[in-house]
Parts: sequence; C-alpha cells; structure tokens
Amino acid sequence: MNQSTMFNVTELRATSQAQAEQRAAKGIVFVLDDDPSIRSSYERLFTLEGFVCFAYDSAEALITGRTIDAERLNGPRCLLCDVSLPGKSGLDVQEALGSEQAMMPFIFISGVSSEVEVVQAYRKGGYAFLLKPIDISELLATVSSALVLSGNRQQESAELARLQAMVMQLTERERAVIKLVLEGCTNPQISDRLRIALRTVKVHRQHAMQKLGAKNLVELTRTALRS
Amino acid sequence: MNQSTMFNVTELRATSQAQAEQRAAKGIVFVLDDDPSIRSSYERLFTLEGFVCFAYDSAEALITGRTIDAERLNGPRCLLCDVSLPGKSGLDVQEALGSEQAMMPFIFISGVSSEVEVVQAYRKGGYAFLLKPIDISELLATVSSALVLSGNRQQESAELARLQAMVMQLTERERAVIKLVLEGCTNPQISDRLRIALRTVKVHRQHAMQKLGAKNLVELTRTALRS
DNA sequence: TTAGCAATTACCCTAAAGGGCAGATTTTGC
DNA sequence: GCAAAATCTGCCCTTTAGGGTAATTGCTAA
Repeated sequence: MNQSTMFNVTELRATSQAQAEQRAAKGIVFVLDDDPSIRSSYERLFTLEGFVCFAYDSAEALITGRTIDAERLNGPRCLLCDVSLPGKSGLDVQEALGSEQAMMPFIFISGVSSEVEVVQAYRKGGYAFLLKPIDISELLATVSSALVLSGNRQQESAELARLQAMVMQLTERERAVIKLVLEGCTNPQISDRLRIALRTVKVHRQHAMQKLGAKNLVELTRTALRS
Repeated sequence: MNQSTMFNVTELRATSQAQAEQRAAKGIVFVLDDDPSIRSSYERLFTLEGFVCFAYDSAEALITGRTIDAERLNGPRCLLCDVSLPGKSGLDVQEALGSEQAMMPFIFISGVSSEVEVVQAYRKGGYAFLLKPIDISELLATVSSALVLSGNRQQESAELARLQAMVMQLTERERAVIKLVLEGCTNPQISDRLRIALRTVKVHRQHAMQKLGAKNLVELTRTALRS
C-alpha cells in the first residue's frame, strides 16, 4: 500500500532536470481519487505510457500541491478525476480551478453518477466523462487528446503573451503610426493625420517594425492579426 | 389537438416572404417530440418569443422536411430534441445529421435518461442537455445562445465561401504571384523566381488585387489570412 | 548636472510600387 | 477560324518606402 502513496513534487525534483523535462514533454496527468489502490493503478499505467503522473487523494491536496509548483508545471497537462469524492466532489474541484480548465482539461470518471452530475460537468467546461467500467484504450485516447488540447492552448496563450509583450515595448507614437499603417494608410497620409513630418513617420515606422520583428508589411499585418 | 400538428413548410410559404424573413431573423427552432401536446407547447412558446418554430413527430419527418427546403433555411437555427423517441432516438438523429450540428446546434431534453445517453450526446457534438423538469427561462437562454452560435458559424462559413470564390476567379499566374507576395517577396524577387519580366509581375499583381477587392497590401494580407 | 531616450525634422539618396500606353504571343471556347 | 481572354514585355512616369546623416528639443533617471 505504501507503493500507492502519491508521487509528489519532491520526487520529481529528485530526478534530473533533463529527465523530468523529457518526460513532461509527453504531458502530466494529475489524478484525483480517494482510493489508494486506484491511484496506484493509474500511476503505474500512465508512467508506463510515458506520462508524468501526480496522484492526490483529496481536492485540497491537489489544489495546494499544484499551486506551490505552478511555474514548473507548464507543459501539457490534464486532470483525471473521480466525480464522487469524500468532502469536496469532482465538480467542486472544477469550480475551484475554474479557468484553469482551459489549460488543464478535466476528465471525469464515474461509476454511479446521476445524469445531473454529467450535465453539470460538461456545462462547467469539462472535457470528457468516462463511465465505469473503464476501457483502458479509451482512457488513454481521451488522456492523449486532452493533453494535445492542453498543449495547443498553452502554445496559443504563450504566443499571444509574446505578441502583447512586443506591442508593449512600442512607444506611444510608434503605436499610433503602426495603427494607421494597419488601417491601410500610406506614410504621407499618416503624416497628414498625425501632423508630423513624413520623415518622422518613417522613423517611427522603422523603429516599430524592428521592435515587432517584422521585415515587411505582410509580416506586420500577420503579427497584428494574430493578436 | 389539431392545433398541435406541426407547422410545415407550406404554412411558411403562405406567409409573405418579407414576414418570413423578418421572423427567421431571430432564428428557427426545430422541435422533435412524439407527444403532440408537448410539440404544441413548444410551438406556442417559441412563436410567442419571436422565433420561427417547426415541430416534427419523428426523426424521419424532421430529416425529410428539412432536406426539401434546405436552401431556404439558412438563418440561425437549432434543434430541440427529446432523447427517447419511438423508433429512432435523438442520438440517431444526431448521427444522421452529423456535421449539420455545427450549423444547427442540438439541444437535448430528457426526463429519464441514463448517464450513458448524456455522455454520448455530448461526445457526438451535442450543444446542451436539459433535464426535466424544464425551467422555461433556462430553456430560452439555451435556445438563444444556440441560435447565436449557429448564426456566427454560418456567417463564418459564408465569409469563407466568399473568399474562396474570389480566389477561384484568379488566374493561375495571378495566384502564383500573389502567393509569393504573401510570402513577403518584392516584385523584383517574384520576377526572378517566376522568370518573367518585372512589368508582367506588376500586371498580374494589379489584376489579382482588383479581383480580390484589396486596395493595398494590408487588406490583401488580411483577406488571405482569413481564408 | 549629465547621459540617454523619445520625438522631431531637413536634406539627400536608392529602391520599390503602381500604373498608362503600346504591342506581342498564346490559349481557349463557340 | 475568330473573338476573347490570358500571358508576356518594353518604355516611361509619379508616388511611396526605406534609410543614412545630422541636428534640435524635452524629459527622466543616475
């Protein structure tokens, strides 16, 4: 039974950084179940499949455990969660982690749940609902697709942050010029609109393009449209 | 009871085109239920709320009824569907209409359904699942949001078709030039790559921009990125 | 106070974009 | 075959984009 205690952050730290990252590349599966033997089963399964697995026995343990190390856990991840738990239910966890679901899809597992719970789970943004008896290949397929979704969302999110950071380092004037450029204005038109010399417009435009890492108008427009 | 027979296409035709379109602007709610009194209740409710409502008593009636007049029913629309029907179930309808769900979100209604059915419904792309007893305001809210989703999807789809049509009317050479333009090439570079004179590149580029309705590079890039 | 950055502009230059005018060849549908 | 596109090109022109050099002004942090 001591085998079935949860993997914890300390154990991850014990492995080398490189190893941890390599394993995390396939994704992290968080497991929440109050039955130790079930936890250990999941751990064995997911570890064998090449995922990193963190198992928790209560909603509280999961939430605190995750929070501490949040900055390290930014790979693809998902949560496998029993609906019926002592104390806080799986739906409560969903409530608590709310917007986190976008980055960490929730997969619910249930043997004896009511339709109401299923509907609630989906309505709150749950990713999938698996009913016992669990089909292993179906479980793995669901986990895999959830991890892919998680990875994609995080990539998009990171991309957006990167673009916003680039826009942030623009000067007020540079932003104004680029804004008009993106509206289709030519430099002389911008010069008129902002009541500054043509040369000034060119300087701002040049600086902005550099800061945004755009070599030409097409790249600039692409970048702008993505954010 | 004759009040509760389905609205059919003939009745719609009876109203003036203008009226029909104005009502359809708020959206069409398709109802599928084998109980005539329930059908008539829904019809009264949705008609009062300003929607157009077509009620059917069987999956077959729905499918054939919809198909005949498909080209006229391209406004926002959704389907309200009882899960348990004599013969084909609601899930079967979902199967049959498959990809149509993107344009016509499915809202399931059920009193005595199993968790399996709920999970199936969501997994197949169902939009919402409402459990009896139905809360009227919740029902209307769900229908409204489904219609909004439907409207948005159709708009996007139409936009995409429009763009593709514009691209289609480009000449082979014009497409080739524009492709390179969108890769950030200058006219002289395109001239080299395609081994044609600079003047020729300019002509193709000019024609293509006209056909695509783009007044400048920014508009062109925007258009291209959307499709 | 001074160095640095942002903003501004003049002068000058090259390259690229855009397009009119005129003509050529080729492909293609009726 | 013939007309209508499509493709191709040269010459010439204006406008726009891009940028080097150099200078001025104002504001801020060290």
